[in-house]
Amino acid sequence: MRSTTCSRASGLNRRMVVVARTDPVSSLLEVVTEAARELSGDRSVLPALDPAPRPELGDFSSNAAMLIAKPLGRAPREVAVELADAVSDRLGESLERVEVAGPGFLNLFLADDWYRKAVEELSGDSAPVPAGGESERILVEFVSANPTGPLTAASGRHAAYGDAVARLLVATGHQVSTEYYVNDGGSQVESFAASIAARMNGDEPPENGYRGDYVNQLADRARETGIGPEELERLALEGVAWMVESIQQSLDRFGVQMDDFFSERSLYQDGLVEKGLERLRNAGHTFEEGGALWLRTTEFGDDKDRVLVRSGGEPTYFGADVAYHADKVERGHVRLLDVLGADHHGYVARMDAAIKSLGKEDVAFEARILQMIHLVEGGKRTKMSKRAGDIVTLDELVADIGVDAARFFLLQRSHDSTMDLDLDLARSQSSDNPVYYVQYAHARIQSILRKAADRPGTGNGTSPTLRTPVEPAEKALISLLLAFPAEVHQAAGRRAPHRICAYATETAAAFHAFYRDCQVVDAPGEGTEQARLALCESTAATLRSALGLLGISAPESM
RNA sequence: GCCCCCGUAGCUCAGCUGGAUAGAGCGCCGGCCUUCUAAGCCGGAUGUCGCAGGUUCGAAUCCUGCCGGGGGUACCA
Repeated sequence: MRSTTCSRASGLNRRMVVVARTDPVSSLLEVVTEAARELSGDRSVLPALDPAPRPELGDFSSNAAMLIAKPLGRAPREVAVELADAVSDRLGESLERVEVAGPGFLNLFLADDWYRKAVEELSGDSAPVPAGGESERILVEFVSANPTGPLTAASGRHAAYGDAVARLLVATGHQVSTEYYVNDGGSQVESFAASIAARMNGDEPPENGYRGDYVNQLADRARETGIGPEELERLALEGVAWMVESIQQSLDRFGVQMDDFFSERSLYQDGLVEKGLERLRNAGHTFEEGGALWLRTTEFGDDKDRVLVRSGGEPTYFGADVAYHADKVERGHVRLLDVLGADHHGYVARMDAAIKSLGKEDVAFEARILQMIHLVEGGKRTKMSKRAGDIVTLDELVADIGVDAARFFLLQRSHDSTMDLDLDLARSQSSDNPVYYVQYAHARIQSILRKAADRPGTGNGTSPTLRTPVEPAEKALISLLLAFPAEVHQAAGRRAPHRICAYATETAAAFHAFYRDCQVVDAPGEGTEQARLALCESTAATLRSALGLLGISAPESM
C-alpha cells in the first residue's frame, strides 16, 4: 500500500503558492519599536501595531507608550507624546500625523504616499519565503479513518482541516508530508469481513457488524471476483483494499493531497513493530507484568502505564501505533502532527509519553483534537455510526453542496469547537454560502481586469505621478492585503485555518466596498486607473492564495 | 473521581500569547441595478461575553473556584 502511493508524495510542496513579501507594516512596527526601545532603554520591549479600530483613530495604532510607561515610572500619555515625536521624526513624509489617544495609544495617520508605495510593493515581485522561524520537516497525519466503511462528513472535517494545515505549513516554509494511517489489522477488520460474508449468504451482518449499504456492494464485488463467503481472510484483505481505494477517490475528489497511505498490517510484515518495540526496550522505559509488556508512560505525564504487548503475545493497537510513530521519526521528521478526533484525546498523553521515551529530544509530538461535528437534518441530529450504516458520507455531502462550499463550511470554525452543520441549510442556501461571497469578489475582479485589457489604447504601464487622493475604501483594502502574510503565519502557527476563512471573507468585503466607491476602468485623475488596476490585481492574487490555502477554487467568472 | 473541549446577538459561530464604543454570517425591518457581474452594496434592531472572586493603568481574553453542555477515561481499535 505504501509503495503504490508514494509516487504522489511531495506534490503538495511543489505546487504551493507562497504568500510572503516585504512588508510595509513590519517596517512601521520596527520604527515604533526602535523609538520605544530608545526612549525606555529597554531592548526587550515588544510593542504591537494594529489596524486602528475606527477610522477617526487613524490607520494603525500602537500600545508602545503604555508598555514602557510603567518601568519608566511615568504617565503613559506623557510618554506617548514623546514617543509620538520620535516616531514622527523617523517616518517623515510617510506620516500625515500622529495622535495620542485614550489611555496612551499612539495613533498613526499615514500619508497617501505611504499607501501608494505599499501598493507598489504588493504588486512587485514577491519574496517566496517569509521571515522568521526555521523550516521543519513535519509529518501531518490525518483522517486515518478505519477502512471498514466510506468516509463520513465528519471525516470530511478532518480531511479539510489536515489538508489546510499542511498547506499553511508549506506556505510558511516547512517541509511537509501528509499521511493516512490505515488500520487494516485488528478485530474490526474481522467483523468487517464477517459482515461481507453474511451479506453474500443473504444473512444479516453479525452483532457489532457493519450494516451499511456499501457492504452489499462489497459482497457483490466479492462474488464477481470469485471469493467465497467462507474465505474470511481474503474477504478481509480484498474488502479493505477496495475500501481504501474508494477512500482515496473520495479524498481526491475532495482535493486532499495525501502523500501516503500507511498500512498498519505492513508494520508487522516489515518487522517495524518489532523494531519499534526494541527501541523502547533499549531506551529502558518498558517493564513486564502479568505476562504483558508495558510502557512506563507515567514517567512522562500519563496517568497510568500502558500495555504494548498483551500477555498473549500480540501487540496492542497502541504498541503498533508507537512503532508507526517511531518509524515516522526514523524517516527524518522532527515534528509529528496528529490530527485526531475528540474521542481520541485520551490517547494523546500516552503517545506523547511514548515519543519522549524514545529519547529523541529534537522531535516534537503534537496532537490537534478536532471536536465533533453534528449533522443536523430535518431538525434533528444524525448519528454517525459506520456500523449502523446511518451515515452521511463525504461523497454525499460533496454531491449536495460541492467541494468548495463543503470545505469552506467545514473549515470555517475553530477545530476545538463542536459544530452543527445543518444539511438542509447547507443545501437550500448553497448559493448564499460565504464561500461564494469570496469567490464572487475574485470573479468580479477578473471581470474588471478583462474589461481593462480588452479596451484599446490605454494603460501601457507608464508609471504615473499619482495625485488623486487615496480613498478610504482603498486604504482599508490595502491594509488588509498587507496583513495577509502575518495572518498566514498566525494561522499556520496556531494550526488554525479558520482564520483564513475569516480573512478571506473580510478581504472580499473590503473589495466589494472598494468596488462600490471607486471606479477602476476609466477612473478620473492622472494615473488613478493604473493604481487601482494594480490594487485589483493584488487583491485577486491574495484571494487566490487565501482560497488556495483552504483548497478552494478561485473562479474567473461566476 | 480524573482529563480534554465548549458556554459571546434569536440561530451558527469569530474574537481569547490583555487594549479604546465586543464582531461576522444567517434570520428580521427598510433602501439601492440608464456606471467595471445585485452571488453585490447601504441603513436599522437585538448582548448581565455562564456565575463569583483575583491579577492591573486596562479582562470576553490571564489565574482560582463554581454552574451548565459535550467527549474521554481497556491487555478495543
